[in-house]
Order: sequence, then structure tokens, then C-alpha cells
Amino acid sequence: MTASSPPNAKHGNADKSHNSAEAAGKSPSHFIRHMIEQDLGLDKHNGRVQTRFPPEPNGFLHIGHAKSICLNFGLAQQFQERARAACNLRFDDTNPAKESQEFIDAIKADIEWLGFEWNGEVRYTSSYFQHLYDFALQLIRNGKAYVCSLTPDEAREYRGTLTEPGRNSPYRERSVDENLDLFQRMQAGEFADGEHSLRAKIDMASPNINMRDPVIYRIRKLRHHQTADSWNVYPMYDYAHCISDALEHITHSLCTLEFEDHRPLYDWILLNLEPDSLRQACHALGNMGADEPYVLPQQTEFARLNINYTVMSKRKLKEMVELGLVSGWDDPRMPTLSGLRRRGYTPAAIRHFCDIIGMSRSESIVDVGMLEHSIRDDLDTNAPRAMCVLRPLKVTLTNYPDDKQEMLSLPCHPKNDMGHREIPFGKTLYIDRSDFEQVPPPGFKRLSPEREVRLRGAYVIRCDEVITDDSGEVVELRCHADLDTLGKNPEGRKVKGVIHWVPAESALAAEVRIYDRLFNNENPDDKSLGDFKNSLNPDSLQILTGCLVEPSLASAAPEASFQFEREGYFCVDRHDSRPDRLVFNRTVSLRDSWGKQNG
RNA sequence: UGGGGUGUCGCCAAGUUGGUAAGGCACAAGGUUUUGAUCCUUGCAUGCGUUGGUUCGAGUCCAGCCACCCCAGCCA
Repeated sequence: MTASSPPNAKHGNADKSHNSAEAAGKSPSHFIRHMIEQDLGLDKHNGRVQTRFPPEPNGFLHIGHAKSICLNFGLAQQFQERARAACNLRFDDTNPAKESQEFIDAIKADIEWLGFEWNGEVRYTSSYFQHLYDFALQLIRNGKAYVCSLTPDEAREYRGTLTEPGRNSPYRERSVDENLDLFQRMQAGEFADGEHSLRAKIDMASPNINMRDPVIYRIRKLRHHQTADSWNVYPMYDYAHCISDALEHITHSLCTLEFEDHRPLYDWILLNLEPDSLRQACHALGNMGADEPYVLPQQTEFARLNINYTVMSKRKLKEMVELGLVSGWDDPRMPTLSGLRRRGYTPAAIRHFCDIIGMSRSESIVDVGMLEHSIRDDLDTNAPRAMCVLRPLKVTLTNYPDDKQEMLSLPCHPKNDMGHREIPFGKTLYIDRSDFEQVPPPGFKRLSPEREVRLRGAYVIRCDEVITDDSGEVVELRCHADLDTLGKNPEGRKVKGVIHWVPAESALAAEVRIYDRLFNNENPDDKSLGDFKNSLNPDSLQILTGCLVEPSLASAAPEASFQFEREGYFCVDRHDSRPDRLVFNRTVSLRDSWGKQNG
């Protein structure tokens, strides 16, 4: 049994998050931790804490899954000192119609990227199919399951409604022998999909619909991505999940709130199997010691994550991918882990986010601002600074010698020691158009005619002349530099504004992709708005070409993050950026009290 | 009109056995600053869905209301 180890993100500047609970080595506690602590105190599980993360490989992981991953893997880490703690990765692959190997590979990559390590080998529910089948046979032998030959439509009628009890299936009292024979023939491929099903014999009058003789096996003549053509019957979630947990000797089976109603069924299945058969199977699989006490897993539910201006349903994300509304599962606007990664979110920021949102049983919608705060917090301390001019405006320094060029050295970070980078400075350079106004609004601290501004890391300049083209658009600024202001403030006056710039001769061309929220509506899931796609933000992607970045960025590696000073945090696109054609994605803007105040 | 849940500041969320409402985000005001960033300081619930009750004392106990969420897949 390999214990999972502490997060170890391979990603560049991912793991140095400061003053966060994680960095301090303590994550906030919550009801699930309290419960485990209590169980440990009672020695309920012989000093073990065994969790599992059980995704179905039918799509990519999103930030909501990150909450569950951080919970399950995080718990395993947090209890490392006090218990034998570990977290399994198990693909819950009981529905071959929707699953694929592509998703399995993507999910594994995302979990590793997030910085977690699973216990031992990856597990698959499908690898328990034989056990599951044998347990089904056992239930039949014990008169606790029967083959039902109602059609799906008929079964629905017999089930009753929320307020009326269901009726017993006419097949409910089939003999054990007939059930055994039928079920085996179902697996042998003698029947078509839907012709029969195997149901647990519980109580058709239960107020909990899940207990009204739930189907536990259905016929699906489909090739499975792991077991190929071995099976014609596949187990249902409720049946497979609890048994898989039991086989892996899971202590705490954590899931989201909507499964709360299923908990009685989870328990019923386990309690109605011969206890020793479960224990023996668990032991045979090497998931428990011979002398170890065998304890059944216990399901506990927590609220799933919702974030405003975001959709989290896998179905909807998949729809956007399939309709081409986004470039793929890893489109930087997607809340998928691969999308966030491509956007420039770091594993540490996502983990920190999962820490600060808390864990409870009340359904809530977290403000995206929390996510943005997490990444700003990380990148502020870890991302080197650089200058990038998004919309270039030429500036000529009239009093600077034509052929002179001096090398300026700027620190890569204002506080942390991250070294320096060199930027050549010459007579002509570019600043951002938004940093110049012919008629400056009150409080404007940038450049305007007759006024001064500091060029970051260089001189104070004054704008003498504005050159416009025929249409009246400003095309060039002629300024002069106060040559006595390099590294020091001018005498007798204070220059408030500081703007970024890029040297005309050595700046590098770049494409910059500015991302905004994918949805305009705070709650795209709101059914009164109609289809969620109605809330799509038409301006969620803005591609800026002709941007100029300082030459030090020539060697920027894919996925490297930078703060483009006064603009925001950007990362090198891991797919599209080339040394000769740099592409940056804006991860998030800087907080901007000026822009906020001025709309 | 069945069953299961949840309701503490604009958004998350702590609130052990009842003892007089943590923290984060956001926001606001100051200070520092060659990033209108960061950082620092300060402010931000006489109130805990609501109405009653028990008690010297209730977010915490009791009762009744109200609101919202989940469940009638051979999906997970």
C-alpha cells in the first residue's frame, strides 16, 4: 500500500503560494474532518483513513471535481501522521455507452497536474465485474434479487410516483432457480437490451423511490473500453459503487448531496451480502491484511461546487465542445482543469481555492472572484514581471541621440529576488494607446500633452507634440526625456504616473488572447432564462495581434506565467505559441481601482 | 399532498456540552509604492429564514410556520 504524498506540482511557479493555509501547512477544518477525527478517536477503522476519488470517464474533469479531489486526496495527506491514510483513484466505468479511454487518460493527467498521487495502481470498477456478478448470484440465491421482465416503460408504471407507492412486479416471485438461469443467460447474451433486468428485492412501497426494487443489472451488448466483449450485463451505479468501496476497504466514501437518498440502498446492498464473502474478496484483492478487522465503508455527502457566471454540468460542457462554441475541453474559458491550466491557473491556486471555499452541506454559489483571488495571490508572488504593450503607440524621444542605445536592467520582481532582465533603451519606443489622452480626465496619471510620466525602469518623459493622421488618429508622440531621472526622481517636482513601454527596435511581436467570463449571466443554469447557451458572452474572447513584448520573453517556455506590468497575468499558450510567433493568454487582469472607478 | 436535505453579513463559511456572532472574498476609507498592482491600517451582522416557547441567558434546546434544493434513468 503506497501512501499518497504531498502535492508536488511539476508546473513551474506553482507551489510557492505564500501566506495561504496550505503554505502554512493547515487547511481549514470542516465537518468531514471532524467526523474522521472522531472515528480515529474511536478507532473505528483500526487506524486507517481510506478514501477514493471515483470519476466516471465520460468527460473531462472540472473545477467542481477539483473540490472532490482536494477533499479525498487532501484528507489522505492530512491524516498521514496520525493514521495509515491513502486515497485511491477508481474509474467508475459501469456504463460503456458513455465512456472512453480518451477521458481516462485526460483525467489521470489532470489529477497528476493538480499535484496528487493515488494509492497504488489505478482502479477500475470494471475490474470488479466478476466479483460483482458473483455477488449478484449470491443475492439471487438468498432470495434478495430477481430477474424482472418488465419493459422499462412498464417498470416505470409499476414504480409508482413520489406520493404513491409502487406495485410489485409480476416477476417478483420467480424461483431462485429460474432467476439464476435467466441471469446467467442474460450474461450469456441470449437476450436483447432491455428484455430483462436484475432487481434487488426490497420494498415497492418505500417512500424512498430508490428502495423500490432498484435495477442492479441491465443488459447492454456493448464493447467496454476495459473489458472488451466479456460482458453482456453491466451493473448499475448503486450496486457497483458500494461494493467497489467495500472491496477496496474504503473507510469514508464521500460524495455529493444528490446521492443522499441513495445511502439507504448503499447500506442495504452491503448489509444483505454475506459479510464474510465481502471480507474474503477484499482480502483476495490484497486490500486488507489477514488479521485486520473488516469494516464496511460509510457514505457521507457534501455540497457540490457551483460558481457564478459558470456552468459546471458535464453535459453542458460537453455540449459546448461538441457544438464548437469553444475550442475544446481545454479552451481557456472552460472551467475544466485542462481549460484552467491553459488559461494559466496553477495547481497551487486551484488547491488554495478549494481550501478557502470551505466544505459544507448547504448548496451555495461561490463568487468567481474567489477563484480570481486565488490565482492573483499565487501569481503576484511567483510570476516574474515583464512589459507588454497591447495596443502600441509610437513615441520618439527628440532629445535622445539617434544612435544611442543603453541596456537597462530591471528586477523581475519588486519584492522577491528573482533576478533581473535586460531591456535595451533607445530613441524610439512604444507605449500603450490607453496610456495617452489628448484631453485627460480628472485624476488621469498617465501621459497627455505637456505633461510628464515615468517610463517604468527608465526616464521621465514629457509629451511635446502629438502627431495625427488624416483621420485625426494619434499616430506618434514626440516627447523629450529628462536624462537626469534614470533611477532617481526629478528635482523639485514629483511625477505621479508610471507607464510601461517596449523598445521599438528589439521588441517582439506577439498575439495576446484576452479572455472574459464565458457567460454574461450570474446563473446560466437559471431555467427561466431558457437554454443556458442564451447566456453566452459574445465577447468572451478577444484576440489582439500586433502586440509587442520586451525581448527577454523570447525564451519564455510554454505555460510560463508572467505579470505584464499594469495589465495582468499572462501565460505562454501551451499549444499555439512558437518562438517566432509568441502567443499569450490572459489568465486574469490586475485589480484595477482606476478602471473600476471610471467604468 | 411522499421521502431526503438546507437556511448565520452582498458571496463563501466557523460557531465544541446554551453564556453574550471567527475567518476569507467583495466593498469602503487612509498609509506605503518607479505596477492606479502588491503590502499595511481601519471599517463592514444588537444580528443568525420566521413566529412562539423553555431559560437568569438561545445562532445553539423545543414546537409551528416559510423559502429553496434533490429524488419517479434498465445514467452516474
